[in-house]
Amino acid sequence: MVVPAKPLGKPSVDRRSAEGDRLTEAIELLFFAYRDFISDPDELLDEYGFGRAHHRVVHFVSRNPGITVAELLNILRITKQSLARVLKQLIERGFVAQETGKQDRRQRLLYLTVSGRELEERLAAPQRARVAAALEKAGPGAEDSWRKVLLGLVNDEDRAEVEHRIAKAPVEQH
Amino acid sequence: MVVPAKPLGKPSVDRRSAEGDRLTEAIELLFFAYRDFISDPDELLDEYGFGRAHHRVVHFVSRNPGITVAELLNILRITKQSLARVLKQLIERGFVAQETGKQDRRQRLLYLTVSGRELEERLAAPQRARVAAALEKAGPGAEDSWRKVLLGLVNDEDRAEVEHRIAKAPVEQH
DNA sequence: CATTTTATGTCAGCCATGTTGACATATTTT
DNA sequence: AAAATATGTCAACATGGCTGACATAAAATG
Repeated sequence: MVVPAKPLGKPSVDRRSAEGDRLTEAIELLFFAYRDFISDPDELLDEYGFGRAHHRVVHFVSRNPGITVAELLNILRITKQSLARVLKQLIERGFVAQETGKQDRRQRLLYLTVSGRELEERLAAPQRARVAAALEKAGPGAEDSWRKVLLGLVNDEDRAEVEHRIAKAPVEQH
Repeated sequence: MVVPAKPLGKPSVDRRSAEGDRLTEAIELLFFAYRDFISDPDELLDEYGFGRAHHRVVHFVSRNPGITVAELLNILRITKQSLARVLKQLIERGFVAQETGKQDRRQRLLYLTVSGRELEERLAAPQRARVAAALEKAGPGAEDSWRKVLLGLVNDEDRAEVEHRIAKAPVEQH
């Protein structure tokens, strides 16, 4: 019985190879990590009657004070209507404030109020602690690898923009 | 004016420190990476009229042929009803097959059919390619760090189980 | 200055997928 | 024989995606 020779060259991305299996495992790990990573804020959001969508808005407004609605839409990749729904609630309940743009008065610049900043802090704290613990356990160099890999997962077209948003992204290797 | 001395000791996880900011960035990167990582299969799922919930079921049944409904519920952390809905569709449309357990005839063991394996392969291929590219770009050692950090993000109570599911998890350091 | 484009808001309605709680059936365990 | 377990199912509800249409104000353009 003739066993076909395994072709040489670039390692395959096929799961029938050991290489592919390792990738499948790496993918599966991302599922489990994300599942638990998200669980911390979820409980807290419940207390406020908010959901993950609110969390995302609060996070990005916190990170980009004065962000416009259009920019937020581009980050979240959801529709105007989906954003409007949660944004309206956050504004009504006093977590987010709007200001008319100075140069362009059509724009609504978004900011967190004091309550908004407090909410953001409460949401972020457990996630920061979780990530800090995971990075420390993974040893030195893990943070840099982590950043590089995550940045590499982003769509090519969007990478420059994401790098810009993330101030301290690792230097790209050529 | 007296500026309070910064307390020494463990690096803070507070974002007002540089340490906290780096963590916030690392967290934000996870959002962007996950956003794009999920986008590949989403398009394909649309063609089948399926959603992400179907994808998860197909993935875990593929990785664990003969898995029981109870095990699947424990992995996905959703309710019986939520699972039943998508599982029913996958079975009706011939992507998943059920078998009565041999030892325990109450159990329904789940398997992918030939079509199911084909669907799984089509869904997984772009994600494997994306992860492979990201890991390669991040350089040697990135894969091990990646696994360690992700595993570290998992809830303490669940880590052993996840390690067991992921065959080649990195060795824990003491 | 008149027109067009842009940024935003809003309405109505649909769909996927999460939730709860109750209950039924078959099978295994005690 | 009774209790516990694995699964399936029903009704009902909430969140947060989506589409498409339309309105307003302000800016940009010819």
